[in-house]
Amino acid sequence: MAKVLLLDGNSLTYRAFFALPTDMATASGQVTNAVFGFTSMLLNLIKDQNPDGIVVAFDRPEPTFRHEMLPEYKAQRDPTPELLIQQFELVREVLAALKVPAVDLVGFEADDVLATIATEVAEAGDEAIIVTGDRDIYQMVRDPLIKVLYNRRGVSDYSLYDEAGIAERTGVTPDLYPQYAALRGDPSDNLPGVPGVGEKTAAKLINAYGGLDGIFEHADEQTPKLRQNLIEFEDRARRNVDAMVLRKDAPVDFDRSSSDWGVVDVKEVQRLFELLEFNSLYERLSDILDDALPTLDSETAVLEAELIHATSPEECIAALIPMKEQSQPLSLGWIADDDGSLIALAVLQNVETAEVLVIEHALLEDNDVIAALSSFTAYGGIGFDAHNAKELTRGLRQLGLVEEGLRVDTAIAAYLLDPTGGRYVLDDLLMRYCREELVRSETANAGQLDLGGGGDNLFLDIARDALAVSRLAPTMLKLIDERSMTWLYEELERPLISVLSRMEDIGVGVDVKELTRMRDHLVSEVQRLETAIHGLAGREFNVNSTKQLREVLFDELELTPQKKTKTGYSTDAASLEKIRDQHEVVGVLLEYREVEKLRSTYGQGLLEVTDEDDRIRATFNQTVARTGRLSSEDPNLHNIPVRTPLGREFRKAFVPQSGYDFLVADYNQIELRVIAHLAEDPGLIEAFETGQDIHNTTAASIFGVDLEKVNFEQRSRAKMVSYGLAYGMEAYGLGQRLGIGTSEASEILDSYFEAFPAVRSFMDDVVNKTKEVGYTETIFGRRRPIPDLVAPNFRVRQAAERQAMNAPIQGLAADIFKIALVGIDRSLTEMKAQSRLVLQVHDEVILEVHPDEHQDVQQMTVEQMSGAADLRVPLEVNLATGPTWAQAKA
DNA sequence: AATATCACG
DNA sequence: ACGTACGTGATATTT
Repeated sequence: MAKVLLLDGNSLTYRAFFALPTDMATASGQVTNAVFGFTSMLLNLIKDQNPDGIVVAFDRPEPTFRHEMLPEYKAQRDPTPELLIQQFELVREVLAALKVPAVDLVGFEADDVLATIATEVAEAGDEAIIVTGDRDIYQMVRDPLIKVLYNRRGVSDYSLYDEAGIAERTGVTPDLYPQYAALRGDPSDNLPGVPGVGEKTAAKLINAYGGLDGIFEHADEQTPKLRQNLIEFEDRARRNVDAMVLRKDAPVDFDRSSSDWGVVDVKEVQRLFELLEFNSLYERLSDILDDALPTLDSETAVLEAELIHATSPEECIAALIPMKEQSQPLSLGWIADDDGSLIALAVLQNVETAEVLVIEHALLEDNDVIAALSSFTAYGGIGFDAHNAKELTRGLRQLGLVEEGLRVDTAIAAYLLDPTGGRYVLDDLLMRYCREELVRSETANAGQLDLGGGGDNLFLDIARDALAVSRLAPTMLKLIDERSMTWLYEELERPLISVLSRMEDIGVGVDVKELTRMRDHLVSEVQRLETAIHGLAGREFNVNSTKQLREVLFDELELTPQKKTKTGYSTDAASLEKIRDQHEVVGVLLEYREVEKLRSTYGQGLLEVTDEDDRIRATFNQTVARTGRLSSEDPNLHNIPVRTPLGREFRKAFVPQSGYDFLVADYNQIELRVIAHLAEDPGLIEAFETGQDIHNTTAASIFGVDLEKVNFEQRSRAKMVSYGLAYGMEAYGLGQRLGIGTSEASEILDSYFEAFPAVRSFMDDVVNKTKEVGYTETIFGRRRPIPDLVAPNFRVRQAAERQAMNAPIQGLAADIFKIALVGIDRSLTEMKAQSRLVLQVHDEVILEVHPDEHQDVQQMTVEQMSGAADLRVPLEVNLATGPTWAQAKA
């Protein structure tokens, strides 16, 4: 007796798609979670069941036109995500390669086809096992030849049902299942049953009366409520049965023997599994087959560089000169010390032989060597590719080399291709995008650089970097082009590298005396407050310890806890604020928190990172923020206090070089303007065009009052709403922040969307579009994958929806700001100005301006910023100058 | 290494 | 019934 597996291709692919994360993708970006999951299930089934034959059926509904669809049908369920649709095609390709017949018939669903084939198989005396996640198929179970292997969830959770199994699972026998399901309805199919009849009642009724006819005959024997429902919904139940009963007359015509399993199209399997990067599945398939598959070509290739260690300037130059004739940019590897000066530079000489020239620092100071290198790094030369060019650029600049020859920075390219990655390590990128691996020395693998005598390891390693860069650069460039990100890369991110590099190098001046004075003052204030807290609390404890603070506040003083964290009651500022009245210590505690934060992070922290020349040099990260923003670390100069008077003091300690002034320019409400543009909301656009205070205008619209009558409270609420909505805020959150009830907040939110209806539809559209394609996109082409939009967990999914709403807004604002930054830098160069960029904070730039250049630089800065993008609303820029960051504020 | 808190846009 | 605003980075405490 033969055994045949009958798979519902639609159902199982669906299950796989929602069970596995959509960030499972090939290097080129094809999402493969569903096709992977399906293939994995298939291989598991083959291994576990050892079938003689396999057939997979797919749905193929009658072609319908959109206008023919009934409204209720359209509303039925979410449209199939684009990411899943693409993968159905791939599933079919996999099946073709495995020589498993895929059957679909116009007008029949997959389960009709399976029902037909199962019946035929059983009639021939063979065994059919139907594999699906669709319960409709339960009706087909017949002992002993037809069983159902039901996919409960995910890709590996199955139950095998015979007739007894179905009875146990549902309470009715398979032949009665359609009537049972008709009564109960099927929520997953959006098929309503008889109200008030669930699984238990349905089974009870069916078994008591043998079917729908019996049930309706005896309807009056039921409780009044149930009787009423049965009478009212009899038609629906009977119609449901018609929909539930599977057809067994599908005109399946294929030779049963074609389902015989065991021989695959080896070449096609190789091609496809390689393309999909199914290396592990390929292995598993090979294990299952009688004749093992040949080894995949795509087994990761291992690369090793051939080190050429230059020992003299002459040798170095002799090697470099002929390379000018190369058609491709140079591939560089590099290593620098803490000051940013190059310890060594590696230059890939020969792609074929992987020979890499390594130039040590001593040789890099030779004028002739520098001259030879300049023909690659200067504009007009053949250029170079490297990893983390911002840092390399600093080293090159120290040598007097300009840095205009950069073509590919593999780190930046990787960030644009996938900004959610986090860390961009060369070896990982090489594996991901090229399926290649580098031989690495042990010291390098351990992350410990040997700067002493054993320099060869170090040199070999940067030589390997150069090799890796040479493999990656063309691949990544092609991907960037395919995804239409060439402009974003070449005109925005790449020029920005050099801008940031120079800003990092220049740093920002600090008044160390002022900073020290503030720090000392804060230290004594902290001590005073700490003593006061101990006195009021009745004992000494570590105020910085939330654990101890919790005990004092909530156990000893018995104050009212507000909310919980993972470890206990929260002591954050919002909670403390609410219990301020309950004990005198709370107010002091809040003051302590503020002062201690300023002391530790800013007073002490900033002094610790100030260089000898009284300047702070932060690192501006270009590959960290998933939205496209920049970030700042060591120190973070993006969060210097401004909101409280005491904190704002710190901005007095930021000063320009002597004789210069600061010019501070920031965008006015850029994110709200971006929303107005993207949503194309007439009301919001008009509000910005009139040039009035946007929060007043918004408040007037929301609260239905005249512009002049808007009070402070209304303005501040409008402001909260405006910003909250860019984050996907809900009524509860707004209420929390405004200190009002959720229902009142909800009314405010409703009024907002009533006044600016296009904003809501924009938000909805963004989420839907993102669900389909899997990523958000700014109008400049910056992408951010949001895989969690299809996460099984509701909470995770909701968070993803908020990210999807926010990303295009924050992302476009970031794009515009970066365009302005590059534009300002370019203009300064063209003007041959002595003024220079020193800081940027998301929507604000700070320049040191030479006294003679105020007028020109101010004008230029405004032009560059307001002209950075052409939106449906004007981009307004605020300007201010002064001798410190604090005073250069409008 | 994880958690809580808080600084900024 | 549950959870509830996006994006960062630094500090101090606790595990």
